[in-house]
Amino acid sequence: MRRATLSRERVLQTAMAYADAQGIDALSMRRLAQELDVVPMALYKHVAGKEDLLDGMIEVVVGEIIGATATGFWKQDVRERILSARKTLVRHQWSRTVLESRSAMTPAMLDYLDSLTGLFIDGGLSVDLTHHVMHALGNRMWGFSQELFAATPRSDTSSFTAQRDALPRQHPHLAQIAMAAAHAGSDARLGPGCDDQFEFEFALDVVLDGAEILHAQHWTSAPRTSSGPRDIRPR
Amino acid sequence: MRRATLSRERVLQTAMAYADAQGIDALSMRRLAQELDVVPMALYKHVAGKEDLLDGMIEVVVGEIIGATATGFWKQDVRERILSARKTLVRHQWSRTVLESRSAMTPAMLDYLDSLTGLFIDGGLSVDLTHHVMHALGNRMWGFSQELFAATPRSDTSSFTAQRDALPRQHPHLAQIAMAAAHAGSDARLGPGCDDQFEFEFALDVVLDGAEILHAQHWTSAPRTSSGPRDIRPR
DNA sequence: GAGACTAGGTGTACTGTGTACACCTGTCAA
DNA sequence: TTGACAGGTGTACACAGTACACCTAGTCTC
Repeated sequence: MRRATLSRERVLQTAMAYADAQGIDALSMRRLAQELDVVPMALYKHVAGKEDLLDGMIEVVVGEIIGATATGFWKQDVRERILSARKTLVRHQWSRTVLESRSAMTPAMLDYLDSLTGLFIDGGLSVDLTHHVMHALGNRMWGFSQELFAATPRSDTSSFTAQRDALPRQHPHLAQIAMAAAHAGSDARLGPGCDDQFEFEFALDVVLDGAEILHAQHWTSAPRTSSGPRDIRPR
Repeated sequence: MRRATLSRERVLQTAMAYADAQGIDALSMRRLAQELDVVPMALYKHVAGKEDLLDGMIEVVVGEIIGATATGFWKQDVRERILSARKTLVRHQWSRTVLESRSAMTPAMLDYLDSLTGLFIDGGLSVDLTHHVMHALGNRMWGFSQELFAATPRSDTSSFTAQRDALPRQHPHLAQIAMAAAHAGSDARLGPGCDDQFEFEFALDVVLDGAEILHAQHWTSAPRTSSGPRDIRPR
Protein backbone atom coordinates (compact mmCIF):
# COMPACT_ATOMS: atom_id res chain seq x y z
CA MET A 1 0.00 0.00 0.00
CA ARG A 2 2.97 2.25 0.63
CA ARG A 3 3.81 4.33 -2.39
CA ALA A 4 7.02 3.27 -4.13
CA THR A 5 9.19 2.78 -1.07
CA LEU A 6 12.02 5.14 -0.28
CA SER A 7 15.65 4.40 -0.91
CA ARG A 8 18.87 6.38 -0.89
CA GLU A 9 18.74 6.16 -4.66
CA ARG A 10 15.28 7.66 -4.88
CA VAL A 11 16.06 10.32 -2.29
CA LEU A 12 19.12 11.47 -4.21
CA GLN A 13 17.36 11.40 -7.56
CA THR A 14 14.45 13.43 -6.26
CA ALA A 15 16.77 15.89 -4.56
CA MET A 16 18.66 16.39 -7.80
CA ALA A 17 15.52 16.88 -9.84
CA TYR A 18 14.25 19.38 -7.29
CA ALA A 19 17.55 21.27 -7.21
CA ASP A 20 17.61 21.31 -11.01
CA ALA A 21 14.17 22.85 -11.10
CA GLN A 22 14.02 25.08 -8.04
CA GLY A 23 17.65 25.83 -7.29
CA ILE A 24 19.83 24.51 -4.54
CA ASP A 25 18.73 27.12 -2.01
CA ALA A 26 15.17 25.93 -2.24
CA LEU A 27 16.22 22.41 -1.33
CA SER A 28 15.59 21.74 2.34
CA MET A 29 15.04 18.46 4.08
CA ARG A 30 11.43 19.40 4.63
CA ARG A 31 10.73 20.33 1.02
CA LEU A 32 12.44 17.21 -0.17
CA ALA A 33 10.38 15.07 2.19
CA GLN A 34 7.25 16.79 0.97
CA GLU A 35 8.31 16.09 -2.58
CA LEU A 36 8.56 12.42 -1.66
CA ASP A 37 5.23 12.45 0.19
CA VAL A 38 6.92 11.54 3.38
CA VAL A 39 7.62 13.04 6.76
CA PRO A 40 10.98 14.87 7.02
CA MET A 41 12.55 12.45 9.47
CA ALA A 42 11.97 9.56 7.09
CA LEU A 43 14.85 10.84 4.99
CA TYR A 44 17.25 10.24 7.84
CA LYS A 45 16.82 6.52 7.44
CA HIS A 46 18.51 6.78 4.05
CA VAL A 47 20.80 9.75 4.43
CA ALA A 48 22.90 10.66 7.44
CA GLY A 49 21.98 14.33 7.27
CA LYS A 50 21.99 17.23 4.90
CA GLU A 51 25.74 17.12 4.40
CA ASP A 52 25.51 13.48 3.43
CA LEU A 53 22.65 14.29 1.08
CA LEU A 54 24.76 16.89 -0.72
CA ASP A 55 27.73 14.55 -0.82
CA GLY A 56 25.50 11.92 -2.35
CA MET A 57 24.20 14.29 -4.97
CA ILE A 58 27.73 15.27 -5.95
CA GLU A 59 28.63 11.61 -6.06
CA VAL A 60 25.90 10.99 -8.61
CA VAL A 61 26.79 14.00 -10.73
CA VAL A 62 30.49 13.21 -10.83
CA GLY A 63 29.65 9.62 -11.58
CA GLU A 64 27.77 10.81 -14.65
CA ILE A 65 30.93 12.19 -16.23
CA ILE A 66 31.81 9.91 -19.07
CA GLY A 67 35.39 9.01 -19.79
CA ALA A 68 36.96 10.08 -23.03
CA THR A 69 38.33 7.71 -25.58
CA ALA A 70 42.10 7.97 -25.64
CA THR A 71 43.50 9.57 -28.77
CA GLY A 72 47.09 9.15 -27.74
CA PHE A 73 47.56 12.88 -27.41
CA TRP A 74 47.38 13.75 -23.73
CA LYS A 75 46.45 17.35 -24.33
CA GLN A 76 43.48 16.48 -26.45
CA ASP A 77 42.42 13.72 -24.13
CA VAL A 78 42.52 15.98 -21.11
CA ARG A 79 40.68 18.67 -23.00
CA GLU A 80 37.88 16.37 -23.99
CA ARG A 81 37.59 14.82 -20.60
CA ILE A 82 37.23 18.20 -18.95
CA LEU A 83 34.78 19.47 -21.54
CA SER A 84 32.80 16.33 -20.93
CA ALA A 85 32.84 17.07 -17.21
CA ARG A 86 31.66 20.54 -18.02
CA LYS A 87 28.73 19.23 -19.99
CA THR A 88 27.66 17.16 -17.03
CA LEU A 89 28.06 19.87 -14.45
CA VAL A 90 26.29 22.41 -16.63
CA ARG A 91 23.23 20.18 -16.72
CA HIS A 92 23.08 20.60 -12.95
CA GLN A 93 23.79 24.25 -12.23
CA TRP A 94 23.72 23.75 -8.48
CA SER A 95 26.61 21.29 -8.57
CA ARG A 96 29.12 24.10 -8.98
CA THR A 97 28.18 25.66 -5.67
CA VAL A 98 27.83 22.37 -3.86
CA LEU A 99 31.10 21.00 -5.15
CA GLU A 100 32.88 24.10 -3.93
CA SER A 101 31.33 23.86 -0.52
CA ARG A 102 32.41 20.30 0.03
CA SER A 103 35.50 19.93 2.20
CA ALA A 104 36.17 16.24 1.76
CA MET A 105 36.49 14.12 -1.34
CA THR A 106 34.01 11.45 -2.23
CA PRO A 107 35.06 8.21 -3.95
CA ALA A 108 33.75 9.33 -7.34
CA MET A 109 35.68 12.56 -7.04
CA LEU A 110 38.84 10.64 -6.29
CA ASP A 111 38.21 8.39 -9.28
CA TYR A 112 37.79 11.32 -11.62
CA LEU A 113 40.83 13.04 -10.20
CA ASP A 114 42.94 9.96 -10.53
CA SER A 115 41.93 9.26 -14.09
CA LEU A 116 42.60 12.85 -15.08
CA THR A 117 45.99 12.72 -13.44
CA GLY A 118 46.65 9.52 -15.31
CA LEU A 119 46.11 11.22 -18.65
CA PHE A 120 48.98 13.59 -17.93
CA ILE A 121 51.34 11.00 -16.53
CA ASP A 122 50.61 8.44 -19.22
CA GLY A 123 51.11 11.22 -21.73
CA GLY A 124 54.68 11.49 -20.57
CA LEU A 125 54.51 14.48 -18.27
CA SER A 126 56.60 14.20 -15.14
CA VAL A 127 54.79 13.53 -11.92
CA ASP A 128 56.13 16.81 -10.69
CA LEU A 129 54.77 18.84 -13.58
CA THR A 130 51.48 16.96 -13.56
CA HIS A 131 51.02 17.80 -9.91
CA HIS A 132 51.43 21.50 -10.42
CA VAL A 133 49.38 21.61 -13.59
CA MET A 134 46.53 19.95 -11.75
CA HIS A 135 46.74 22.75 -9.23
CA ALA A 136 46.84 25.28 -12.03
CA LEU A 137 43.68 23.85 -13.48
CA GLY A 138 41.97 24.28 -10.16
CA ASN A 139 38.24 23.97 -10.31
CA ARG A 140 38.43 24.24 -14.08
CA MET A 141 39.06 20.52 -14.04
CA TRP A 142 35.43 20.06 -13.02
CA GLY A 143 34.17 22.00 -15.97
CA PHE A 144 33.68 25.41 -14.49
CA SER A 145 35.67 28.38 -13.45
CA GLN A 146 34.42 31.30 -11.46
CA GLU A 147 32.22 33.16 -13.86
CA LEU A 148 33.26 36.36 -12.22
CA PHE A 149 31.69 38.68 -14.68
CA ALA A 150 28.42 36.89 -14.24
CA ALA A 151 28.10 39.06 -11.18
CA THR A 152 26.47 42.20 -12.43
CA PRO A 153 27.20 45.46 -10.65
CA ARG A 154 24.98 46.17 -7.64
CA SER A 155 21.40 46.12 -8.75
CA ASP A 156 19.90 48.46 -6.22
CA THR A 157 17.45 49.39 -8.95
CA SER A 158 17.87 53.01 -7.98
CA SER A 159 21.63 53.33 -8.13
CA PHE A 160 21.96 50.77 -10.88
CA THR A 161 21.33 52.89 -13.91
CA ALA A 162 23.21 55.73 -12.31
CA GLN A 163 26.21 53.49 -11.82
CA ARG A 164 25.88 52.11 -15.29
CA ASP A 165 25.98 55.56 -16.78
CA ALA A 166 28.88 56.53 -14.58
CA LEU A 167 30.82 53.39 -15.39
CA PRO A 168 32.85 54.70 -18.30
CA ARG A 169 34.04 57.53 -16.10
CA GLN A 170 34.74 55.55 -12.96
CA HIS A 171 35.85 52.31 -14.54
CA PRO A 172 37.14 53.13 -17.97
CA HIS A 173 38.89 49.81 -18.49
CA LEU A 174 35.88 47.74 -17.59
CA ALA A 175 33.85 49.89 -19.92
CA GLN A 176 36.25 49.12 -22.72
CA ILE A 177 35.92 45.41 -22.17
CA ALA A 178 32.18 45.61 -21.82
CA MET A 179 31.86 47.48 -25.06
CA ALA A 180 34.11 45.09 -26.92
CA ALA A 181 32.12 42.15 -25.59
CA ALA A 182 28.84 43.84 -26.41
CA HIS A 183 30.00 44.26 -29.96
CA ALA A 184 30.41 40.53 -30.38
CA GLY A 185 27.78 39.40 -27.90
CA SER A 186 24.21 40.05 -27.01
CA ASP A 187 23.79 43.10 -24.80
CA ALA A 188 25.86 45.68 -23.01
CA ARG A 189 26.03 44.18 -19.55
CA LEU A 190 29.29 42.82 -18.27
CA GLY A 191 28.12 39.26 -17.84
CA PRO A 192 25.84 38.08 -20.61
CA GLY A 193 28.03 39.80 -23.13
CA CYS A 194 30.51 36.96 -22.65
CA ASP A 195 30.33 33.54 -24.17
CA ASP A 196 30.83 31.31 -21.13
CA GLN A 197 31.82 28.32 -23.16
CA PHE A 198 34.38 30.31 -25.12
CA GLU A 199 35.86 31.82 -21.97
CA PHE A 200 36.08 28.45 -20.37
CA GLU A 201 37.86 26.86 -23.28
CA PHE A 202 40.18 29.81 -23.62
CA ALA A 203 41.27 29.52 -20.02
CA LEU A 204 41.54 25.77 -20.23
CA ASP A 205 43.74 26.00 -23.30
CA VAL A 206 45.98 28.61 -21.75
CA VAL A 207 46.74 26.17 -18.97
CA LEU A 208 47.10 23.13 -21.21
CA ASP A 209 49.31 24.99 -23.66
CA GLY A 210 51.41 26.22 -20.78
CA ALA A 211 51.75 22.66 -19.58
CA GLU A 212 52.82 21.51 -23.01
CA ILE A 213 55.50 24.18 -23.19
CA LEU A 214 56.87 23.37 -19.77
CA HIS A 215 56.82 19.69 -20.60
CA ALA A 216 58.78 20.28 -23.77
CA GLN A 217 61.29 22.26 -21.72
CA HIS A 218 61.68 19.41 -19.26
CA TRP A 219 60.50 21.77 -16.56
CA THR A 220 61.05 20.67 -13.01
CA SER A 221 59.94 22.40 -9.87
CA ALA A 222 62.88 24.24 -8.37
CA PRO A 223 63.69 23.40 -4.75
CA ARG A 224 60.72 25.48 -3.64
CA THR A 225 61.99 28.93 -4.36
CA SER A 226 58.36 29.95 -4.74
CA SER A 227 59.19 31.80 -7.90
CA GLY A 228 56.90 29.76 -10.11
CA PRO A 229 57.51 28.65 -13.67
CA ARG A 230 58.92 31.96 -14.71
CA ASP A 231 60.97 30.53 -17.51
CA ILE A 232 58.33 30.46 -20.19
CA ARG A 233 59.10 33.25 -22.58
CA PRO A 234 57.98 33.85 -26.11
CA ARG A 235 61.01 32.90 -28.17
CA MET B 1 25.99 56.32 29.41
CA ARG B 2 25.63 54.16 26.29
CA ARG B 3 28.70 52.10 25.65
CA ALA B 4 30.65 53.23 22.60
CA THR B 5 27.74 53.73 20.26
CA LEU B 6 27.17 51.47 17.31
CA SER B 7 27.96 52.36 13.72
CA ARG B 8 28.18 50.50 10.45
CA GLU B 9 31.93 50.83 10.78
CA ARG B 10 32.01 49.21 14.20
CA VAL B 11 29.55 46.50 13.18
CA LEU B 12 31.67 45.51 10.19
CA GLN B 13 34.91 45.62 12.14
CA THR B 14 33.54 43.46 14.90
CA ALA B 15 32.04 41.03 12.41
CA MET B 16 35.39 40.69 10.68
CA ALA B 17 37.27 40.14 13.90
CA TYR B 18 34.75 37.54 14.94
CA ALA B 19 34.91 35.75 11.59
CA ASP B 20 38.70 35.84 11.73
CA ALA B 21 38.67 34.19 15.13
CA GLN B 22 35.67 31.85 15.02
CA GLY B 23 35.14 31.22 11.35
CA ILE B 24 32.45 32.51 9.07
CA ASP B 25 29.97 29.78 9.95
CA ALA B 26 29.96 30.88 13.56
CA LEU B 27 28.99 34.39 12.58
CA SER B 28 25.27 34.94 13.01
CA MET B 29 23.40 38.16 13.56
CA ARG B 30 22.65 37.04 17.09
CA ARG B 31 26.25 36.20 17.96
CA LEU B 32 27.45 39.42 16.44
CA ALA B 33 24.91 41.41 18.43
CA GLN B 34 26.01 39.61 21.58
CA GLU B 35 29.60 40.46 20.75
CA LEU B 36 28.59 44.11 20.58
CA ASP B 37 26.56 43.90 23.79
CA VAL B 38 23.43 44.77 21.96
CA VAL B 39 20.14 43.19 21.01
CA PRO B 40 20.10 41.48 17.58
CA MET B 41 17.67 43.90 15.98
CA ALA B 42 19.94 46.82 16.80
CA LEU B 43 22.22 45.71 13.98
CA TYR B 44 19.49 46.32 11.45
CA LYS B 45 19.75 50.02 12.03
CA HIS B 46 23.23 49.92 10.53
CA VAL B 47 23.07 47.04 8.14
CA ALA B 48 20.18 46.11 5.84
CA GLY B 49 20.45 42.41 6.63
CA LYS B 50 22.90 39.57 6.65
CA GLU B 51 23.59 39.83 2.94
CA ASP B 52 24.43 43.48 3.35
CA LEU B 53 26.65 42.65 6.30
CA LEU B 54 28.64 40.18 4.21
CA ASP B 55 28.82 42.63 1.32
CA GLY B 56 30.15 45.22 3.71
CA MET B 57 32.79 42.87 5.07
CA ILE B 58 33.97 42.06 1.56
CA GLU B 59 34.00 45.73 0.79
CA VAL B 60 36.40 46.34 3.66
CA VAL B 61 38.65 43.42 2.77
CA VAL B 62 38.90 44.34 -0.89
CA GLY B 63 39.50 47.93 0.11
CA GLU B 64 42.51 46.76 2.09
CA ILE B 65 44.29 45.54 -1.03
CA ILE B 66 47.10 47.93 -1.69
CA GLY B 67 47.95 48.97 -5.18
CA ALA B 68 51.29 48.06 -6.66
CA THR B 69 53.84 50.55 -7.83
CA ALA B 70 54.08 50.45 -11.59
CA THR B 71 57.32 49.00 -12.87
CA GLY B 72 56.46 49.52 -16.50
CA PHE B 73 56.28 45.78 -17.11
CA TRP B 74 52.62 44.80 -17.16
CA LYS B 75 53.31 41.19 -16.31
CA GLN B 76 55.26 42.02 -13.21
CA ASP B 77 52.78 44.67 -12.17
CA VAL B 78 49.85 42.31 -12.49
CA ARG B 79 51.74 39.63 -10.65
CA GLU B 80 52.52 41.87 -7.72
CA ARG B 81 49.06 43.29 -7.55
CA ILE B 82 47.52 39.84 -7.40
CA LEU B 83 50.02 38.59 -4.86
CA SER B 84 49.21 41.63 -2.80
CA ALA B 85 45.52 40.79 -3.06
CA ARG B 86 46.40 37.29 -1.95
CA LYS B 87 48.17 38.57 1.12
CA THR B 88 45.11 40.51 2.12
CA LEU B 89 42.63 37.72 1.49
CA VAL B 90 44.81 35.19 3.28
CA ARG B 91 44.67 37.33 6.41
CA HIS B 92 40.91 36.78 6.37
CA GLN B 93 40.35 33.15 5.50
CA TRP B 94 36.59 33.52 5.41
CA SER B 95 36.73 36.08 2.62
CA ARG B 96 37.37 33.37 0.05
CA THR B 97 34.07 31.69 0.76
CA VAL B 98 32.13 34.89 1.12
CA LEU B 99 33.53 36.41 -2.03
CA GLU B 100 32.51 33.33 -3.97
CA SER B 101 29.01 33.41 -2.58
CA ARG B 102 28.39 37.01 -3.59
CA SER B 103 26.38 37.40 -6.76
CA ALA B 104 26.71 41.12 -7.26
CA MET B 105 29.75 43.35 -7.36
CA THR B 106 30.43 45.97 -4.76
CA PRO B 107 32.09 49.28 -5.64
CA ALA B 108 35.45 48.22 -4.19
CA MET B 109 35.35 45.03 -6.23
CA LEU B 110 34.70 47.05 -9.37
CA ASP B 111 37.57 49.38 -8.51
CA TYR B 112 39.98 46.51 -8.07
CA LEU B 113 38.78 44.83 -11.24
CA ASP B 114 39.10 48.00 -13.23
CA SER B 115 42.58 48.79 -12.02
CA LEU B 116 43.72 45.24 -12.77
CA THR B 117 42.24 45.44 -16.23
CA GLY B 118 44.02 48.72 -16.68
CA LEU B 119 47.40 47.12 -16.04
CA PHE B 120 46.90 44.83 -19.02
CA ILE B 121 45.52 47.45 -21.36
CA ASP B 122 48.08 50.08 -20.41
CA GLY B 123 50.70 47.39 -20.90
CA GLY B 124 49.73 47.22 -24.52
CA LEU B 125 47.52 44.14 -24.57
CA SER B 126 44.49 44.39 -26.78
CA VAL B 127 41.16 44.89 -25.10
CA ASP B 128 40.11 41.60 -26.60
CA LEU B 129 43.00 39.63 -25.18
CA THR B 130 42.76 41.41 -21.85
CA HIS B 131 39.13 40.42 -21.57
CA HIS B 132 39.79 36.75 -22.08
CA VAL B 133 42.86 36.69 -19.90
CA MET B 134 40.83 38.18 -17.07
CA HIS B 135 38.43 35.31 -17.50
CA ALA B 136 41.31 32.88 -17.57
CA LEU B 137 42.56 34.24 -14.28
CA GLY B 138 39.17 33.64 -12.76
CA ASN B 139 39.15 33.84 -9.01
CA ARG B 140 42.91 33.70 -9.02
CA MET B 141 42.78 37.43 -9.53
CA TRP B 142 41.57 37.74 -5.94
CA GLY B 143 44.53 35.86 -4.60
CA PHE B 144 43.15 32.40 -4.29
CA SER B 145 42.30 29.46 -6.42
CA GLN B 146 40.35 26.45 -5.39
CA GLU B 147 42.72 24.58 -3.14
CA LEU B 148 41.27 21.36 -4.36
CA PHE B 149 43.73 19.08 -2.74
CA ALA B 150 43.09 20.73 0.57
CA ALA B 151 40.09 18.46 0.66
CA THR B 152 41.38 15.30 2.23
CA PRO B 153 39.74 12.02 1.32
CA ARG B 154 36.64 11.16 3.34
CA SER B 155 37.61 11.05 6.97
CA ASP B 156 35.13 8.50 8.25
CA THR B 157 37.79 7.57 10.78
CA SER B 158 36.96 3.95 10.16
CA SER B 159 37.31 3.79 6.41
CA PHE B 160 39.96 6.46 6.32
CA THR B 161 43.04 4.42 7.01
CA ALA B 162 41.60 1.62 4.94
CA GLN B 163 41.18 3.95 2.04
CA ARG B 164 44.58 5.42 2.58
CA ASP B 165 46.17 2.04 2.42
CA ALA B 166 44.14 1.11 -0.62
CA LEU B 167 44.91 4.36 -2.36
CA PRO B 168 47.96 3.23 -4.31
CA ARG B 169 45.90 0.36 -5.67
CA GLN B 170 42.71 2.27 -6.45
CA HIS B 171 44.24 5.59 -7.38
CA PRO B 172 47.76 4.93 -8.54
CA HIS B 173 48.24 8.32 -10.14
CA LEU B 174 47.13 10.26 -7.11
CA ALA B 175 49.45 8.11 -5.05
CA GLN B 176 52.34 9.05 -7.30
CA ILE B 177 51.63 12.74 -6.85
CA ALA B 178 51.13 12.37 -3.14
CA MET B 179 54.42 10.59 -2.75
CA ALA B 180 56.28 13.14 -4.82
CA ALA B 181 54.77 15.96 -2.79
CA ALA B 182 55.52 14.17 0.45
CA HIS B 183 59.13 13.92 -0.56
CA ALA B 184 59.44 17.67 -0.79
CA GLY B 185 56.82 18.60 1.77
CA SER B 186 55.77 17.73 5.25
CA ASP B 187 53.66 14.58 5.41
CA ALA B 188 52.06 12.06 3.13
CA ARG B 189 48.58 13.46 2.88
CA LEU B 190 47.38 14.92 -0.35
CA GLY B 191 46.74 18.40 0.96
CA PRO B 192 49.38 19.60 3.39
CA GLY B 193 52.06 18.07 1.23
CA CYS B 194 51.57 20.99 -1.13
CA ASP B 195 52.96 24.45 -0.77
CA ASP B 196 49.87 26.59 -1.33
CA GLN B 197 51.83 29.69 -2.13
CA PHE B 198 53.96 27.85 -4.65
CA GLU B 199 50.96 26.29 -6.34
CA PHE B 200 49.24 29.63 -6.50
CA GLU B 201 52.19 31.36 -8.09
CA PHE B 202 52.73 28.49 -10.50
CA ALA B 203 49.17 28.70 -11.75
CA LEU B 204 49.28 32.47 -11.89
CA ASP B 205 52.44 32.42 -13.94
CA VAL B 206 51.09 29.84 -16.34
CA VAL B 207 48.28 32.21 -17.16
CA LEU B 208 50.43 35.33 -17.31
CA ASP B 209 53.05 33.62 -19.45
CA GLY B 210 50.30 32.38 -21.72
CA ALA B 211 48.99 35.91 -22.01
CA GLU B 212 52.44 37.19 -22.88
CA ILE B 213 52.84 34.63 -25.63
CA LEU B 214 49.45 35.38 -27.13
CA HIS B 215 50.15 39.08 -26.93
CA ALA B 216 53.46 38.65 -28.76
CA GLN B 217 51.58 36.68 -31.41
CA HIS B 218 49.04 39.47 -31.82
CA TRP B 219 46.37 37.00 -30.87
CA THR B 220 42.81 37.98 -31.52
CA SER B 221 39.68 36.11 -30.62
CA ALA B 222 38.38 34.29 -33.66
CA PRO B 223 34.79 35.08 -34.62
CA ARG B 224 33.59 32.87 -31.80
CA THR B 225 34.51 29.47 -33.13
CA SER B 226 34.74 28.34 -29.55
CA SER B 227 38.00 26.62 -30.27
CA GLY B 228 40.03 28.67 -27.83
CA PRO B 229 43.59 29.88 -28.24
CA ARG B 230 44.79 26.65 -29.69
CA ASP B 231 47.62 28.23 -31.55
CA ILE B 232 50.20 28.29 -28.81
CA ARG B 233 52.69 25.60 -29.57
CA PRO B 234 56.19 25.02 -28.33
CA ARG B 235 58.42 26.07 -31.20
C1' DG C 1 11.86 76.49 28.16
C1' DA C 2 8.21 73.50 25.36
C1' DG C 3 7.07 70.67 22.12
C1' DA C 4 8.08 67.90 17.99
C1' DC C 5 11.08 65.31 15.34
C1' DT C 6 14.20 61.65 14.85
C1' DA C 7 18.17 58.35 15.19
C1' DG C 8 18.92 54.37 17.28
C1' DG C 9 18.48 50.63 20.78
C1' DT C 10 14.68 47.15 22.71
C1' DG C 11 11.24 43.28 22.98
C1' DT C 12 8.33 40.19 21.15
C1' DA C 13 7.04 37.09 17.79
C1' DC C 14 6.91 34.58 13.39
C1' DT C 15 8.62 31.46 9.91
C1' DG C 16 11.96 28.35 8.47
C1' DT C 17 15.94 25.40 9.20
C1' DG C 18 18.38 20.76 10.66
C1' DT C 19 17.80 16.92 13.51
C1' DA C 20 17.48 14.15 18.24
C1' DC C 21 14.50 10.80 20.20
C1' DA C 22 10.66 7.97 21.23
C1' DC C 23 7.31 5.57 18.90
C1' DC C 24 4.58 2.65 15.82
C1' DT C 25 4.07 -0.99 12.15
C1' DG C 26 4.62 -4.31 8.68
C1' DT C 27 7.80 -8.11 7.10
C1' DC C 28 10.40 -12.04 7.60
C1' DA C 29 13.40 -15.72 9.99
C1' DA C 30 13.57 -19.09 13.46
C1' DT D 1 4.22 -17.66 17.60
C1' DT D 2 7.67 -14.75 18.54
C1' DG D 3 10.58 -11.28 18.23
C1' DA D 4 14.03 -8.74 15.73
C1' DC D 5 14.41 -5.16 12.73
C1' DA D 6 13.99 -1.99 8.75
C1' DG D 7 11.71 1.96 7.91
C1' DG D 8 8.03 5.56 8.23
C1' DT D 9 5.79 8.89 12.01
C1' DG D 10 5.20 12.68 15.49
C1' DT D 11 6.73 15.70 18.63
C1' DA D 12 10.02 18.85 20.17
C1' DC D 13 14.17 21.70 20.43
C1' DA D 14 17.73 25.02 19.35
C1' DC D 15 19.11 28.04 16.16
C1' DA D 16 18.67 31.04 12.14
C1' DG D 17 16.99 35.77 9.92
C1' DT D 18 14.05 39.50 10.43
C1' DA D 19 9.21 42.19 10.52
C1' DC D 20 7.00 45.35 13.49
C1' DA D 21 5.69 48.02 17.36
C1' DC D 22 7.79 50.34 20.96
C1' DC D 23 10.67 53.21 24.00
C1' DT D 24 14.19 56.80 24.82
C1' DA D 25 17.53 60.36 24.54
C1' DG D 26 19.25 63.96 22.04
C1' DT D 27 18.55 67.96 18.86
C1' DC D 28 16.09 71.60 16.45
C1' DT D 29 12.87 75.09 16.10
C1' DC D 30 9.58 78.52 17.87
